[in-house]
Amino acid sequence: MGTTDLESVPEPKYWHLKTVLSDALDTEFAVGEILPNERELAARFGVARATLRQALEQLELEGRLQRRRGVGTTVAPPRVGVAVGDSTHGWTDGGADAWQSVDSVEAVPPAAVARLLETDPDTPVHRVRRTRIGQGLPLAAELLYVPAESVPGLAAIDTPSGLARARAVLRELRRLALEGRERSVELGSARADDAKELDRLPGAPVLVVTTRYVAAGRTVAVAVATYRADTCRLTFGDPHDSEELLAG
Amino acid sequence: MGTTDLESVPEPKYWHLKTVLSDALDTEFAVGEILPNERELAARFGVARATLRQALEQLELEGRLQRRRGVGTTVAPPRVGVAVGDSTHGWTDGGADAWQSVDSVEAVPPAAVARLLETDPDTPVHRVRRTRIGQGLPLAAELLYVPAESVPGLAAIDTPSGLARARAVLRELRRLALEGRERSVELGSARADDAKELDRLPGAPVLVVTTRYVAAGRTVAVAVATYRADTCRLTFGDPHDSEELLAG
DNA sequence: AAGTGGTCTAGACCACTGT
DNA sequence: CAGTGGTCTAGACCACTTT
Repeated sequence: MGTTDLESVPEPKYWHLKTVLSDALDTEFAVGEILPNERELAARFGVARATLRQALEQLELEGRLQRRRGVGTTVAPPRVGVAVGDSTHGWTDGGADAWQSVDSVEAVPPAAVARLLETDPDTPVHRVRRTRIGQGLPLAAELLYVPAESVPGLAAIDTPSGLARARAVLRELRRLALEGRERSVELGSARADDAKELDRLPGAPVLVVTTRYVAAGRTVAVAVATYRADTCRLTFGDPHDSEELLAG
Repeated sequence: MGTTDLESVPEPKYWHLKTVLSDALDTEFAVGEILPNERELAARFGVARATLRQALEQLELEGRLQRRRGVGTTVAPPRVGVAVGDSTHGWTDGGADAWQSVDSVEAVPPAAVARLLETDPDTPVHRVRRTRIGQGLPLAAELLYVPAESVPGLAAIDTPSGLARARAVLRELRRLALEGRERSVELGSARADDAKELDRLPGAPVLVVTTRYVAAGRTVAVAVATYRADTCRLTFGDPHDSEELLAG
């Protein structure tokens, strides 16, 4: 006796560190408070900075921390509940849902999108860029792909691109009677352009919501929205109890 | 003239590396194929192993690669589409949906769950553990929290815990007429127990789906399901076109 | 035993933010 | 400008799987 083999399953240091920090965040820090810098924290816990960073990365992934280069690491507020599945409003822009059009161009969609649209992979379609704002911060960046056949009314409009064009595309879309939509959510990492829109570094983890809009038995549009995974909690179904009400 | 300042926005090495590897995966490798090991890849690209690993981590996060200690790095198959929003079946166990009960105990729920259940934070509730299998691999691990008031019929059953108890709880739940449910999806990292169930290391990225089941105006149960973020694409809405049909 | 990915170190320099 | 987090290196050892 005397020798305890409790160490038979040695927990990685960064994992243990994460637990310790997580508890400290609950008890000793307030939302928005700035933590000591990484070099000092590493010294305090007696680990290399890289190991400390591994723990911080996990906590940031879980939405507990927010790190900004040149500024510091702060305690993050609870994640924002963002309604995604609300079927009452479809293409609304501005207003309560806070989608904001940015611009529109004609572009060849990614192969995966072309497959959903059932269009030729090399044929350009309308591509509308939108941003979603909530609580003052950018939540999501979206690219909406619309084949020309879906919005025949556009042929009469001469704005070639830009914000006016984006609004024109959405206006035409709203005329369609939607039969339904189909959504999927997966993990991704922010492309350079989305990252800029979301005020994050490229590669930041995002929740990619792909929506297929169906009208008259056809896929009339496909939206690919990337939500900041660190700050967003996507909510589906009856939104009667979600945080959206508070933001009103 | 002569000096080009194209380097004014120097891309990080690991980011560029990720792009190169991603293209190589598309063109030079087949699903399931084993990549050269990390030390060799690093040498081949002239970077430190840590930098190479940063690129691999991103690709794994995006579901392009699968890494297993002691084995190697393989090219991952496309993500599995997993239906989550299907409201036709609720508590089904086994069968087409492939939920499989593991066991059940009485336990105090996490604070966040207690808040949803509107129960006292210190009062234990039934906790059923289930696993979801698809294409031969574990997709999700779930903890279903059920207050005793929701399943009064259980008082007459004497199995204290285990698989039999889990099935008994589900049987009682199926008697309830569900009014609706409310779901949210967010990014998390696998706790040690879930990680084991999912055949991943602790801290692996997961999609956490929290479901609140409502019957007779009350929250009768809360499920917290953690899906492997690397292999799963969660689908919502009409599942008529999802991959589930192929798996039948 | 050999080979793989996972963890950890100690240090360096860079990019960005504030003052 | 000083201070922050972000990137990168070269090396070591560990845990795990397969042979």
